[in-house]
Amino acid sequence: MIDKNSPLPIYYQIQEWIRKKMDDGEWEPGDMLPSERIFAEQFNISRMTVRQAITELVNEGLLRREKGKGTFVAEKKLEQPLQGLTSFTEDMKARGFQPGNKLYEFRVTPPSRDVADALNMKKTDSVYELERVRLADNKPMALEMTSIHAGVVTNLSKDIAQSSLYNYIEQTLGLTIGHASQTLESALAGEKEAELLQIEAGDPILWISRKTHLQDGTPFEYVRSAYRGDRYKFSIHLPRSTRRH
Amino acid sequence: MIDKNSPLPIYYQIQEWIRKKMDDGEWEPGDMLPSERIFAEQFNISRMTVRQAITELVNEGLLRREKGKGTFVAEKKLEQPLQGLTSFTEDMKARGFQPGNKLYEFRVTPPSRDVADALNMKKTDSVYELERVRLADNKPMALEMTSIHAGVVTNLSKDIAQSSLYNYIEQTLGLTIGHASQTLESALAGEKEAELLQIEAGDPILWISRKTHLQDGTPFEYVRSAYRGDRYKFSIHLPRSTRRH
DNA sequence: CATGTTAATTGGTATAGACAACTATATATT
DNA sequence: AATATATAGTTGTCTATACCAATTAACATG
Repeated sequence: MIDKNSPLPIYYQIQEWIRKKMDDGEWEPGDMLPSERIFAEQFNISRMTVRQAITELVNEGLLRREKGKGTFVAEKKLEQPLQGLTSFTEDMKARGFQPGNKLYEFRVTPPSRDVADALNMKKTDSVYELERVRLADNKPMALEMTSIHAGVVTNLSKDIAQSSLYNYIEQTLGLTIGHASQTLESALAGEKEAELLQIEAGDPILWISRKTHLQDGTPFEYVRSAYRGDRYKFSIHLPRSTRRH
Repeated sequence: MIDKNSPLPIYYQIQEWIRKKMDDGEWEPGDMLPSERIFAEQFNISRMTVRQAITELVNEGLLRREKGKGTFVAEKKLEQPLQGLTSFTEDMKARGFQPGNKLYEFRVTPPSRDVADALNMKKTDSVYELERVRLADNKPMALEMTSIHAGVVTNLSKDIAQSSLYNYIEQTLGLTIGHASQTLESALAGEKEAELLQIEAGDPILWISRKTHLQDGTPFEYVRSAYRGDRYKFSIHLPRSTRRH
């Protein structure tokens, strides 16, 4: 069950084991887990290692600890957890839609004022830009404009940019992706959006922009998306606050 | 500096000490912290305790670890961090607005279908309901409808509901607040919203609903807000993903 | 000068144990 | 019957130590 000689850390193996119990429905929300000591004894590992595994799951909101009582399976989160970065494809699958993609523009160009600002670059630098319509069950869901810092993400091809950008950055370029920040706002569709999304000008649009950084803080991607207001809800889960007031 | 006999845990004292260094600007983004071993030696505590302190700050996104290199102060987050629960008041202050509040309805009533669903209650139970216009610099920013489970949050007064609900729940009732989930969507203002927000029907509105739970998962609060699309942007920070794909 | 090697330093993982603080239950005591 | 009191079980905090893996800089070698 647990392989001490595996290259995978023991605490990670424990995490997966616990996750599986929950995914399989063997452990249900409200159930109490075996105590940490029993865990440690059963797997013949240290209690601190058990704690490390459990602590991460608590931070993700999957488990809940109560001093003096025990550790419990948390109530199920509603809709999409959507903490952490999720791609449009994953997002749509989680919502039960068939994701699709219609690229109508791919170019290398100097950045516009907004993009240069967001990606912290000079006007003489270059960005890769993609424009596409995102589909859900073959009907337009969003219009998406992506700008990628060409000085950071080098030798990018159209195919890779479309399908596996993050993989390329981490696996091929050996960079590590860090945090992202998103802003959402409500607006009305203009002529361009209306046409591409097959709605009427004046219909509601949810604008989502995302800026993604490397681990060292360098911004490398800026995405502006216009989602159809009648088809899309954005969900977010806020874990209990650990901050002081 | 660190008091081993304090009722506050040592790891917490270390956290505060580090936070202060950053707040004071003594440590700036990109700076490297003393190594964990040096920390431990300096404060005469165990390295594992230092790690506990640092790990939480890393999870909050304030620090960044790199194996073999060190631990660094993370780049500053942009705009509102807004992870964790933030009140309208705090939100507006952070944006440089003067927050205001015009309550025009406070009642105890059986829940509507939607509210009963959201708060997981019977139609014969009771909820406290508040309706108010939220102001920023004395101009309407949002319309807010709050429903509070009267069986969980007992003996609520109009004043408390308006000003310090969360404090009341935790301090007076002795309950612990847990996670919340929010959804955002774009829509057009109807007659009612238009009038109260001093905009035109058909103008863009950002609908935000929040459901807040106790630590044991019981939902106790359901809030639906209509924000003026021309005045409000919602920002969110996504820490690096710890999830598998 | 370029290249490979070594050593030192860093965070990552794991151990075995200790005591504190909190909770629930059983057991006396009044 | 109600109320203390012990006690066993839980998570929370902390120690001291060990070895692993990644990075960096100094050094030796070609």
